[in-house]
Amino acid sequence: MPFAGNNELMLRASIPNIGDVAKLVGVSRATVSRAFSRPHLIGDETAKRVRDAAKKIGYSPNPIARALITGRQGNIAIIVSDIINPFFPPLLRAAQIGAEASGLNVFLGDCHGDIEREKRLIERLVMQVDGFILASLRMPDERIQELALRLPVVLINRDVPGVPRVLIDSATGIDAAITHLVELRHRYLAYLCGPTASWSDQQRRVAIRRAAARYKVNIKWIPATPPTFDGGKHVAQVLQHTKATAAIAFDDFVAHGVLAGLTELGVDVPKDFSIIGCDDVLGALTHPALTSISARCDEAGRMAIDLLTGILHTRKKLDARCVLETNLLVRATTARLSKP
Amino acid sequence: MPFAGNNELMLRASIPNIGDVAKLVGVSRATVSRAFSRPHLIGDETAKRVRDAAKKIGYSPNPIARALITGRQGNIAIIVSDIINPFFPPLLRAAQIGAEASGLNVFLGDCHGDIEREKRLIERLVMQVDGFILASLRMPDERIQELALRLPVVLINRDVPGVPRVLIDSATGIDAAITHLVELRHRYLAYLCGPTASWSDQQRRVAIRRAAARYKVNIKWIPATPPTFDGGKHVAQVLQHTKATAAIAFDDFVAHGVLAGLTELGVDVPKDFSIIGCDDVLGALTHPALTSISARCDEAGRMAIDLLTGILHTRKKLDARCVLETNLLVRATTARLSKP
DNA sequence: GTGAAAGCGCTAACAC
DNA sequence: GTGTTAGCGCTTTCAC
Repeated sequence: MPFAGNNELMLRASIPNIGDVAKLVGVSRATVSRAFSRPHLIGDETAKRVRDAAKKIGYSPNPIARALITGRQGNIAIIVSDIINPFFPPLLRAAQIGAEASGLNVFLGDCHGDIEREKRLIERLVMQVDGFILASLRMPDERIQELALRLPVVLINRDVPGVPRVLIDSATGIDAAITHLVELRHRYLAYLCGPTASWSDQQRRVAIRRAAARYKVNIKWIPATPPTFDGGKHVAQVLQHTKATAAIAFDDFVAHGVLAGLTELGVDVPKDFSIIGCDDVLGALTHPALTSISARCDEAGRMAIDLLTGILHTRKKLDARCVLETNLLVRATTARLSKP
Repeated sequence: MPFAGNNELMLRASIPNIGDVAKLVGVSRATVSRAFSRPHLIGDETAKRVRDAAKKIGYSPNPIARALITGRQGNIAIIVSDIINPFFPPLLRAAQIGAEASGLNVFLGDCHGDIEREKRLIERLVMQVDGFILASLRMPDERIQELALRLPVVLINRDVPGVPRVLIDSATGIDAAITHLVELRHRYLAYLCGPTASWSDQQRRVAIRRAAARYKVNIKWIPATPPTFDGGKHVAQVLQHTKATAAIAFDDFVAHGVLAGLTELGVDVPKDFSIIGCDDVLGALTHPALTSISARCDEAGRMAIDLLTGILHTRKKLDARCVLETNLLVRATTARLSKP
């Protein structure tokens, strides 16, 4: 009976350890250890006997004790700025699949945009992990560089020199979006900006400015505050007093907000107004389906974990800067301008 | 210079340990230990000197070494069936906030609906955590009970006797939904079923059957396969050949699929057909805003972590069964039936 | 190829 | 109050 009392949980004490296996097989604890960590150092026959005995009594090496001596934890942490943002779950999934393949467990940290929380979570986890993936964090560059001195760090959507990073390049998608709108005869566009602290938003502004100059189209910059559905809805009214006939929104939520706001004001999307979102997090899951700039968030997660496991494996610093292109997914919220 | 070479990462060896602090302050290592784990056992003055010295050289107790001896890890794991489902991120956030308040770090496990993966993730984490939160997992009851014998487990949306669990009760929301539809004069309804293995879907069927009987309305059961946007879109055609004038969908994605499908077929929602979703994961973020049964996923996460920390703290088994009610959020996809 | 012994960094009895 | 001692479970020289 594994209970101390009917009310108590099973004792940890009943978990077999390396000594139990050693005794059972009649070898030393060192041999059992080697059977699990470096089996090639011992005889095949011995290895098999050890493994059999271990399975029989339900032994597996205690990762804590192992970590204490090796300094390797077999864990990594992924810290994300805001797990509610649908951008991150696919990234987390992809990263976790990669981590599992390398025998790593993953700690999760969600900061909901709070820099203090970012620092706190990292500090609490730093002793228990072999490395970090930091996705869209806002803490200062210096803090990140400091951390990267202590252990391997891979950044997502943050461009700190010297720290390996995977960046989602808005430019390619933005170019495609503006080309698309120009082909549909739009000449007056609006960009509904996100938070100025956002790396992604900065990238997009640059890309939009450049593309707009090339096509000689007019851009009106309108902040979507807050950068949410409601913020977007509010922007719809502002848009009415501009010459803009199409808008690119900071993200898909803002885009849907504008869509809803415009519809309420009697503007027909896409006949009278075209809307393009960013990140493509809602996919074709809504009606009308949103034309959006796809952000490959799962691929970002996959690349980040590959980078990190690579560093962990080679134990070499690395200054990779991986750029993922974005592309435009044309769906149902963009159309040729009807009135001239 | 903290580098072995320009290419190497900083050595772990440079991290100060309890002995360094002890030497600096001129006390024993036990005293330093007590200063951090049970400061009330030593003099205020000593405690302060230790803390100051620790801060000065950047010492903090190594959680690994601590865990090895105490058996407490300061970590928990949350395993979810499918992190892409927007139901889970708010739950994860709420749980993590609670965990942090109790000084616990959280491991994340995502299974994307694969039972083998559920087992594997749990097995890999079991030695490193003080407890588990299992959200919507599908592994057999016996496995869960076995695990619950080894360490504290809290379930979400899974009703295994003897294991503390928080259940989201569809019945209240379903009742409200059907009442709402009946008031809008609908008499022929459809339920677009989800996967039969889903606990939530089973609950909903029962609740719908009961509410339908009470109001003497007719229910047509139509499986949404797959239970996705596309599955829902496909169901739209099926619906046309039934007498149903309103549908409750397994989740918001299916609901939006039906909405899109119906719209394409020229059916006006909500004028000619009403649609209600489940889980309210898209919120009012779409247009038209979806009437949905709200699932309180964040509250489920909060309750689960409260339950778990409670057990961890008291070290007593507990057979709590917390039921969270759901409620109907009426938005823009339901309306009074126009034609008789 | 295998064993003996030392020790990773910490806490928990037990002395004083 | 504080120090001494003995491990937690494991890996890793260094012998043999």
